[in-house]
Amino acid sequence: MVAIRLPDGNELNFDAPTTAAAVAQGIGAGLAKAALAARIDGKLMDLSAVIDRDCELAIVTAKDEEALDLLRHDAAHVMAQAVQELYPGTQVTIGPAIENGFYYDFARSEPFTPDDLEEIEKRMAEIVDRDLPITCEVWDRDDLIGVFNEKGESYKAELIGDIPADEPVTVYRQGDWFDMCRGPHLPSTGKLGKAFKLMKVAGAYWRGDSTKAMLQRIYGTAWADAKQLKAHIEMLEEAEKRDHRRLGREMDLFHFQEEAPGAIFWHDKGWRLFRKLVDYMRARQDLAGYQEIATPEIMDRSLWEASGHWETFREHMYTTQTEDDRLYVIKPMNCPGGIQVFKQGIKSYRDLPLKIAEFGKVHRYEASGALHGLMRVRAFTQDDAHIFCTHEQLESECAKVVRLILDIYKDFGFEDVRIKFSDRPEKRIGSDEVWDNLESALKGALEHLGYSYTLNPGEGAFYGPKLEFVLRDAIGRDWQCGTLQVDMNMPARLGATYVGEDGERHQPVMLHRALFGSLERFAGILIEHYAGKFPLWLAPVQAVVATITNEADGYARDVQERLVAAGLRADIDLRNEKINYKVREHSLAKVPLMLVVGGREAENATVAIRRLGGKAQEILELDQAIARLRVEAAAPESIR
RNA sequence: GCCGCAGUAGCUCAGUUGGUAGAGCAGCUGAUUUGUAAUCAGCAGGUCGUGAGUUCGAGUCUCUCCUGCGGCACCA
Repeated sequence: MVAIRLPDGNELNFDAPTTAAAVAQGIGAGLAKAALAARIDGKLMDLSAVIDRDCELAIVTAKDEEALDLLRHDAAHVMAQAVQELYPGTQVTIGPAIENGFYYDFARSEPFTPDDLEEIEKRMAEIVDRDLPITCEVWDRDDLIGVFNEKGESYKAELIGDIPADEPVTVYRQGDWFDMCRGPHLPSTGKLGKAFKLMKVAGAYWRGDSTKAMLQRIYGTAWADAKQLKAHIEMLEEAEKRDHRRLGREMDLFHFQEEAPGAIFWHDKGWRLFRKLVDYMRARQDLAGYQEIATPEIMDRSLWEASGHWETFREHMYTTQTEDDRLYVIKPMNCPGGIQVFKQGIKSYRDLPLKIAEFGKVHRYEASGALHGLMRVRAFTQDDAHIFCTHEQLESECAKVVRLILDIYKDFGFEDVRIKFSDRPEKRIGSDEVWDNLESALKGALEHLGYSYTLNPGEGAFYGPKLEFVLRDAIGRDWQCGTLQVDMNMPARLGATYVGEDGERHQPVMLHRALFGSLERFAGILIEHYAGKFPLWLAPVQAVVATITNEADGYARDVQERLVAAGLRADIDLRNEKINYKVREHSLAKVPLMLVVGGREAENATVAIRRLGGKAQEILELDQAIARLRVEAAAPESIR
């Protein structure tokens, strides 16, 4: 007797074990046709899975969110089958569903070309048309290893070894093609549909290990229907238009050139944005009780040996040798400098917590392949700070930083910030007790504030756990921005102490934190986030005064002067061009405000305001306009 | 760093089987004085990323290096 409860509360009873497929059939032919998988006691299973005990069952159809993952995983299998049909001798390795799609890693000596992708896509469609049933088989692991070895599938054979001994090894078969896979899968290849597209080929290391073989990864996107696929492709096209590298050129914000790979040439307009970000952060930090310092760009190698960075990151450091044979390090981080400031004079427990900030430009010789526009560079500016405090103050100081970061992101419209918590790594220093303390302080800060986070086990720094605050770019790539790290190491290595209540010297806990993280990266994210259409307070050029004929030139100059005097960043366009031309040009340049002046405005001391993206104009008296724009252009409330 | 792809005028791109570089926009000059997303005409602009090789001849073929792009690895 098997009792199956359905989501609507009904209970079905069976005398003998059954399958989800049979249950669906029993409920109705329509459901049986639409059924893709089953959720049995919360676990996603094949439709054909045998049900031999009481359970809760939900039939999964294309309408369910989770169906998409199944479908994408199937797409990966179908692609692998297509590839092996077309290119015999190609080995399959792993191929999971991922956000928006799937990939599969192949081992093949010939590279896949864009033409190959088209062929593979066609063959995938054929396999869908064949509507091959997808069936699951449980295998003996040694038998399966034998089969894979015989087929020359050494990667697959290697994978089997990693499956825990008590877990069954399952194989999914579609036609005469099969793959070792945990499943679940759709009932047949026909259910996949054709709303998929192969996107790109890329290299990927076997098992994500750079010492192992380089495989070829084919990425695809897959959706429930053609409409979703089209929407996704359109989203990517839109995202490309707001790529910060493209907007950086189009809006004359910055450039790169060969002589300085990974280093930015900021142009006037881009630098205005950068300066605005610094101004903003400085104001926030002033309000939050931080000091601000500046430390040397280059310091003797010995300091970096003492801090431990020399040993760990030597190959990523820029150095410079002087005539006197001293080797200096161009700073890759600010903490050793910050600690030198802390160490001046004797610090008392009464001085703690001491918050020392620095807008520090650092240089790191990053791997060439890592460079990416403003997001990953070799020279960047951190809005860095080091908070020296006692163990007792640790959690509340962490909480203050977390609150500050999220509050700051809100001023830029980022509400959906992901927080990652990285705990103790294998290779670490310090006792487990200290780690317990540090981790619980960090976690406690998050939990008391009610923020959710994801865990990155073992990803902490060797000296302490860390939080990372992750923002997304226009095409869904994640970039780490803010960070908060707890450090018991550096103060000890560099000899930072304070005198406690007991008159003894103690070692402070040191928090490393950056809120924007890298100003360059944050600027890049903002460019994409706003698609170049910055809010008024951030816009490099806030307004352009444009004339209709040169009869209004004199008045236009007055208007611009008044705007500038009111603190607005205003340009003027006196060129002998039609107003249509000027409107178009400044609109494309994404200037938020155009103040159009012609004979009428000059005569009446008014301006015609046109807002970016708007059609209508608004005629205002000049005084009134300036008063209003001044208010509109004000920085966020938080720093007023 | 690794795998793959790319580099032609400031930008976007064209350039047939190797025969000695072209367009649009931008720029400059002139005309036009214009009312909310491109006024017209003319001019100028490139040792085709770098270095080598093959060839009678290379933007086109081969190799080196540089830079970029897409991933992977890395990210104190």
